[in-house]
Amino acid sequence: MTDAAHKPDHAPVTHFIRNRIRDDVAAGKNDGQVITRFPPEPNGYLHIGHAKSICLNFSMAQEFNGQTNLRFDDTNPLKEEALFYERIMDDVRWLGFEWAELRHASDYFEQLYGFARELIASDKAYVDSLPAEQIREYRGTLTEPGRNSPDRDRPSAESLELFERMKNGEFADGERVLRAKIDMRSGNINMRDPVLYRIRRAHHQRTGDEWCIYPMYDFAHCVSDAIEGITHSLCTLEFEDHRPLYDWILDNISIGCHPQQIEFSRGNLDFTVLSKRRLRQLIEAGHVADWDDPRMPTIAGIRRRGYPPAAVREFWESVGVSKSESIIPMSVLENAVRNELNETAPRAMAVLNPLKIILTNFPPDDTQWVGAARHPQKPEFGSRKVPITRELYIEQSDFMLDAPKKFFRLKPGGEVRLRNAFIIQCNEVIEDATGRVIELHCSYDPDTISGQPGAGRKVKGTIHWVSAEHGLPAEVRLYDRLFNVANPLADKQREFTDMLNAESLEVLSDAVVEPSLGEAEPGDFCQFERTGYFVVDQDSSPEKLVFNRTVALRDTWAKVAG
RNA sequence: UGGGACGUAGCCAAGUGGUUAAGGCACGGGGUUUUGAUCCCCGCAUGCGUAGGUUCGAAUCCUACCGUCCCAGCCA
Repeated sequence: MTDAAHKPDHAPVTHFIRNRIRDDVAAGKNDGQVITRFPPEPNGYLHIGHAKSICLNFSMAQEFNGQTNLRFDDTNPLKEEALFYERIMDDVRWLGFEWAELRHASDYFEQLYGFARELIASDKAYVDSLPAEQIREYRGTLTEPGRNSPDRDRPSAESLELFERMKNGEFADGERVLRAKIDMRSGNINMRDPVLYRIRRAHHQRTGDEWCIYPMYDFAHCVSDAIEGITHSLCTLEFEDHRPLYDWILDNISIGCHPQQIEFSRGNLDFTVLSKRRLRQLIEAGHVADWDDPRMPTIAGIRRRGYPPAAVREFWESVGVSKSESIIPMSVLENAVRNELNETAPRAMAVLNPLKIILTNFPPDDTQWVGAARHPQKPEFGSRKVPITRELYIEQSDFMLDAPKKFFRLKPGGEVRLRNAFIIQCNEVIEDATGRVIELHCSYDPDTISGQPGAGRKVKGTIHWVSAEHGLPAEVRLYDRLFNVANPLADKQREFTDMLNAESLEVLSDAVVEPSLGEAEPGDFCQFERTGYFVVDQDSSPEKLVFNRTVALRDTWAKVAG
């Protein structure tokens, strides 16, 4: 075939970061090397927004034969927990990426301390005795310049000694701070003598009680990048104001490397929230079960929901990277999930809300096994045999007493094809005392099954079914959007939790699935034909099957029918 | 007159002075189909926040204005 056959159906997406890196490589900058890093703080689970950064950092390095480090930004022991390191590594691997080196900002505490001393020695930093509240006052406001701290002109020898005493634990938490000496009148507040080190007697997850002073992000991050020889330090827009400080620090210490910080906009999704703090709130208030609740936009959540990692990667790639703030419709993500699953999910039949039908002309104790392809367009998926018997279940929504003209499914007197089997006709409707339809009596046409002369006969509709005798009971969990409004944070007057969708989880306990699913194990996925994509939940067992709906199939009929 | 950024279709987004402004999602129409799925065709901005200006020629350059976002943690 020609090359054209292998090209994606859309033009290759380019973006300013890809272009920038391509130009740097072409110009021989950094010897043509590309080294990136993904720098999470171990203070919570990663979410779909972090996945954008992960995909960007790893794919940029991959594309240019470079490498990516995973670096934990663990400079604040008060907020970080040991368990998150493992979870984060797990999530990154699940997304399909492997880091070149595993690092921690805490690996560099000793070096960071040395560079801080260097700044002090060259009179570029000083130890300040002002209490936190005073520092805030001296900082000024957005529109008024700040004022110099009385300690600003402290001789560097004295600051050096004070800094060492800070490190040795001679001061209480908050009593002293190390500050860069830059410009208290700067329009950029980050440049108004930012704090570089603070005293914190907290047990660090990795360094224990070795240190009682910890570097701030602004100091630790750029230096860590430089130590690792990062070439392109990709981060989100809110750090744009920090770039002058990033550059200032690296320009004022003797480190032979100056990575380029490049900012891009976060990727937001509608009908959810993406912030560790708010996600934590949802858990603590009991609105969701945990970080890995399938409704959560966490990596752990979407993983349990059944979103394939390839779909997440494709999603972010297709969305692109830019500097404009955006909210992407959840449907775009779901579409990427469907695209992927359509290719990879074997098909099966399952009835979510059963309605019993009896094939009155089918022998009472007989079982016929019909062949069914596991994928309609991919013979390599193979096939399985599905048992069909006199009593079957079909979907309640596939029958209507007073059907509109365009309803192609089963109705009194109407015909419909049973998927993978024959055509049936509805002869009699059985209702209970309240008028509810509880059973259908139908007749089948044995001549219309695949292989028989009448197989080609066309009827308007095809519905799925499961043998009442052979079907397996299952619990099916349907998930819907977490919030009722596209942007739960838009209304500043209301708490975002007021806008939760009370029906985000629906548990169907009477579902019945075809027997070939009996062996399914947690993580196995398939398409329930005509219904959606499903994954076996971790709560599932051979005794009690549990499926999560990953995403429903596109449903044009639902749109027409309202 | 605090600083930094961003405004291209309903939602993303390419494009950085030169024929008819990529692509995806959404939407509308048609075809195939034993999933109302998938797949395939077709349509979808005389317009690039607004107003001026420069130029033979502007989404791209200049000026002014409007709108949105971020920053006053010893958080990251």
